[in-house]
Amino acid sequence: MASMNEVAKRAGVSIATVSRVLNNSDSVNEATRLKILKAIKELKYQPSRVAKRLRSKSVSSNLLGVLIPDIQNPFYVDVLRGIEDVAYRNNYAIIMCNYGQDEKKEILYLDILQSEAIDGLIAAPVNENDQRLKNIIKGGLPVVCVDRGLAGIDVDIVWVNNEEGAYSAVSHLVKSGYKRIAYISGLPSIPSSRMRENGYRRALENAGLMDSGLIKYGNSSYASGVELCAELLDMPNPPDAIFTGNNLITLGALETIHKRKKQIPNDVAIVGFDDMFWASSLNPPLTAVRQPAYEIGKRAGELLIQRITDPQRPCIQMTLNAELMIRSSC
Amino acid sequence: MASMNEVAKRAGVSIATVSRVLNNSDSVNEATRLKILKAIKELKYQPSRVAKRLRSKSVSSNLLGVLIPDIQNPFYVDVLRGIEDVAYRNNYAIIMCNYGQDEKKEILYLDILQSEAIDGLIAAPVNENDQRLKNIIKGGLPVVCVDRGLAGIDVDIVWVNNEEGAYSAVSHLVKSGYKRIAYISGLPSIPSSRMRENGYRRALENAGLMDSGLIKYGNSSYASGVELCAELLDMPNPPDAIFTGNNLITLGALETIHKRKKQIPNDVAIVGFDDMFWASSLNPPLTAVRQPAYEIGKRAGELLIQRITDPQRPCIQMTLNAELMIRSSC
DNA sequence: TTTTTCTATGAAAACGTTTTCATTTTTTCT
DNA sequence: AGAAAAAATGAAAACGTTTTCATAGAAAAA
Repeated sequence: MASMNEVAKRAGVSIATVSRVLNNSDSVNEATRLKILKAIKELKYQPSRVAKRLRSKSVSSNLLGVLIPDIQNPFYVDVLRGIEDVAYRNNYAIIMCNYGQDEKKEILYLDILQSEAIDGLIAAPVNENDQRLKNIIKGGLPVVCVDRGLAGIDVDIVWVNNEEGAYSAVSHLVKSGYKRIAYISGLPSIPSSRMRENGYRRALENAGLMDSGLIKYGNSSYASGVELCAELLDMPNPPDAIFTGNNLITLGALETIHKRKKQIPNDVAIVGFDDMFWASSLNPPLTAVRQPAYEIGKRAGELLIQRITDPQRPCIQMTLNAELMIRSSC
Repeated sequence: MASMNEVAKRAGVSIATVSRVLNNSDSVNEATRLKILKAIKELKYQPSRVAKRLRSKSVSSNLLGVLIPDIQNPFYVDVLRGIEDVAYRNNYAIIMCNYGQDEKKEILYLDILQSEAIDGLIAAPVNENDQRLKNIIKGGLPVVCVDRGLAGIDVDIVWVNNEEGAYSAVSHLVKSGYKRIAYISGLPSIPSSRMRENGYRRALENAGLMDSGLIKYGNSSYASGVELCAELLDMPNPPDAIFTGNNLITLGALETIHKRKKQIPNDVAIVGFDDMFWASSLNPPLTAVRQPAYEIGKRAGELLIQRITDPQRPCIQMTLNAELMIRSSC
C-alpha cells in the first residue's frame, strides 16, 4: 500500500500539502492540487485510517462500536442492520461486539473498543447499572443506548415503550377471554424484561386475573423458552395463554408446545414480544408485539453521528411505538 | 487513557522496557518488572491497539474483517457467531461488513478493511470472479472464504457440498412422488446458487422429470421468494413441489403459499436449502437442507488464525456435510 | 516604492507503540 | 584476574497521518 510519503515524492511536494488536498483543509495552488491528485490516482493511494486515528483525536477516524447481547436474536440483527446502513452512508466502519449477556465478556469488549479508539458506541448494556459503560460515557465517548437504558446518567437512548407494548398484548389476551395468562420473562436484570412484566401485571391486575405463580423467569434464551414453557404446561393447572418476553423465548415456547402436540390457540394461546418477518409463516401465524427494530438501529446511528459532531447536544430519549400485530395465535 | 509513556515515567524506566514486559519479549529484571506491573495497574493502563497496529505489520494487531452479503440471512448470522466465538477467544476484534450483495459496497468495504490494516479477512465474495478480493489475497492478506469460492486462485475455503445437498433434497421429493418440482434459485452469479441448481438438475434428470420451465431465478432475497413463488403458483400447470435456494427464499415462498391458502404439502410441497432453528415451529414443520453454519464460521475463524500465524501453510478446502432434515413440508 | 496582507508551501512535532542498536552492568568462563 | 558472554536497559527510529509554525513569494494597500 502506497503511503502519503510516496504520493508526496511523486508529486514533488511535501506530505503536508498532500494532506491538505486530501482534506481540502487549506488553500493549495490548483496546479499542485492536480499534480497530487494525479499521483494519488497513479499510486492507487488509500489513506491509512489507522494512522489517521492515532494522530488525531479531534478528527473523526470513522470507526464505531456496536455492543449487543445476542446476535442470534433477530431483533438485534435488525437493529444492527439499521446501524450499519447509516454507518456505511457516513463512511463509518463498525466493530461488532456480541457479548452474549456475559458481563465479563462485555467488559472485555468495552476495553477493546476503547483501545481501538472508536469515535462512538451504540450499546445495549448488560444491565442498567453497568459501571464500566457509565465510566466510559463520563470519559466523554459519544454513546447511544438501544433497547436498554442506564440508571443515574444522562445518555441518548432509543427504545420502545415496553410497558405499554406488553400491556396491549396482555390486554388483548384478556379481551379474548383467557383467564390464566402466564409470562415467560427474560433475565430480570435486564430493564426491558421488568418493563414488560410491569405491563403484564398492569393488564392482569386491571382484569383481576393476576397470579404470580404464572410468571417464570429465565435467561432470555431460546432454551429458556423451551424449558419454562414445559414447566408451565406441566403445572397441575396450566395456563391457557402465554405471553413470552422476547423473540427467542417465543420460538422456544412454540417448540415445546408443538412437541407436546398441543393446539394453538385452543389448548394454549401465545403472544410474543418481538415480531419476526416470517411470523405469518409460523404455526399458527403468530400474534406479536412488533418493535421497529431496524428503525431503532437507524435512529441510534443517526443520534450517534450527531453526537460525534456535536458533543454538547442535550441527550435525547427516543421512544418509538410498539405495535401489536394480531394474527392467529390467540 | 494512560499511555506507555506515563507508565514508564511512573515506574522510572524507559518505554522500551515497558514494552518488553508487556510482550514479555526480552529479558527484564524481576524487580523492574514488578515496578512496571504496579504502575500499569495503578494507572489502569491499556495499550493502544491503534498504535500497535500502525507500528508493526509483523506483530498481530488483533483485528479481523468479516465481509458478508446479507446479515438478515440467518445462515450468515450463524456463520458470524462461529467466527466471533473463535475471534473473541483469540483476542481479536471484528469489523463487520454487510455488503448486501452490492458489488460497489463490497469494494468500498474492502478498501476500508485494507485501510484499517486488518490482520485477516473472512469473506463470502460477491461472485467467484471478484477481482478486488483476488488482488487483496495476492497482496498477501490472509483470507478465508466461506460459502462461496473464488475462481483461479488458491485460497482457504469452508463450505458445504451444495450440489450434493440439493441433490439429496430434490431426490427426496422425487421419492415422495412429486412430479413437477420447481426450483427458486438465488442470484445465478453466486456460485452456490448454481451448485444447488446442478444438484437439482441431476436429481430430476435421473428421474426423467427435468423441466427447465420450472426454474425461476431471483436475487436471493425474501422478496424474490415471495414473488417467484407467486409466479410458479400462477402457472397454468403449477408445480406440485418447490425447492427453494436459500433461507430467505424459503420464508418468502411460505408467505406466498399461506397467503393463497394453499395447503402444504397437499397442494404444494416445499423443501428449502438452509435449516433454521425454529424450522419445526413453521407451518408445517419445514423439511430443509441443514448447513452447519455455526461450524462453518468457527472453522473459518480457526483457519484464518492459523494462516495469520503461518502464512505459508498450504490452502485448505474444507467441505462440511449438508444434512437433509426431514420434517413434514413434503 | 514600501508596507501589509494573503497565498502557498515545507519542516517538524505529535499520536503510542515496537524494535534495533548501543551501552552498561553483571555473570561466567579460562 | 582478565576476558568473554549474558543480562538489563535506554535512545532513537519507524509506522502514516494531522497540524502548528515558519517562511517565501505574490498580491494588495499605502
